[in-house]
Amino acid sequence: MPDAPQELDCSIAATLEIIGDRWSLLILRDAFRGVHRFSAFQEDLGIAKNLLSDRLRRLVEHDVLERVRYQDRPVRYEYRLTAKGADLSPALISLMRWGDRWYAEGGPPTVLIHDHCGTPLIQEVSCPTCDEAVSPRHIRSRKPGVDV
Amino acid sequence: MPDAPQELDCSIAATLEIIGDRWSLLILRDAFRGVHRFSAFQEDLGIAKNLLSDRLRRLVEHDVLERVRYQDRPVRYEYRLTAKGADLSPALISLMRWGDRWYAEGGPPTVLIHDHCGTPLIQEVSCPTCDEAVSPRHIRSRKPGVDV
DNA sequence: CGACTCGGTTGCGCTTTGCAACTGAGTCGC
DNA sequence: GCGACTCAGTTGCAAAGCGCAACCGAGTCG
Repeated sequence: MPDAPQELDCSIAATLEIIGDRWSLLILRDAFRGVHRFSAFQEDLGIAKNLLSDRLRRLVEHDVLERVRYQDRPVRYEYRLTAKGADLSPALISLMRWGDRWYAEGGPPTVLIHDHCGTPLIQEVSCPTCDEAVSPRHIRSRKPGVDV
Repeated sequence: MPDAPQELDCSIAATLEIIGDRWSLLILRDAFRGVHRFSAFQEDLGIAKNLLSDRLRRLVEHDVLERVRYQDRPVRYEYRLTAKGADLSPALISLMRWGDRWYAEGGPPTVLIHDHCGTPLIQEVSCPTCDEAVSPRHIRSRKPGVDV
């Protein structure tokens, strides 16, 4: 895997250069769930320790996780989401929703709810002008500066 | 890579078993952009032909793409998104948005617009009860059947 | 008939992954 | 103060996956 996103004209490719391997997104999913320590990631995911070590280092280098000292004697560190890492939550939600829709039998394994009212949440693409949800068939893409 | 999503209590893991390798999401991104033929994928992505062949076969097996005959003499096939594949668009949009936010200098390389009015679109998590967008800090998750 | 196109497959070396064993700093029980 | 234990890793090695290049097969074009 390359070390950093190159000059790419595609943000999807740039993103995948950082979290587009078999483990990184699962590590981040665990971090969202409240898993923070090396041994906890390792036990929960069943990932090899050397790979976990490598992936955590990568994610810290790219400022997606931060390594935080949580104990002094002995010195021990844990891994917590940065703002940049937390900003991946829509991506994880999207992937979860797709799995829910196409693979979960008998309802999704996990439901996201609004902490204020307990309502199950929905994720959608919406148009601020028309003030409505937009289905994929009505989405076009455009390169800025290029008229279509 | 395993062949099919196992019985997992996590839809993210289930999803990643299908599209969680280095190339699949890039292939699908291209498919959304209108790339459909083997040689076009190969040229656009720079992927090795044997891997492209393997990934396309996998995606067809999992009903994310379908193999469509587009010519009879000689018989040739192309690859098009199924409904299931098209339903990955929110995930690709989320990943794109993250790359835009954290890696694009001078604005995102690509903007999504509403085909009716040309307005740039936004993706958000919203609460149908409160009728408002919900920020990640106000999202809780819950396992169905488990009271929290 | 030979060159070309498209959609692959095959073979081979190199990198990445996965497993297991080991390390090192420090704590706990006795 | 000695052995067992915890946590966070590192190291070594075999196996799997990846990337490149060469080749194949069906059909078209000149």
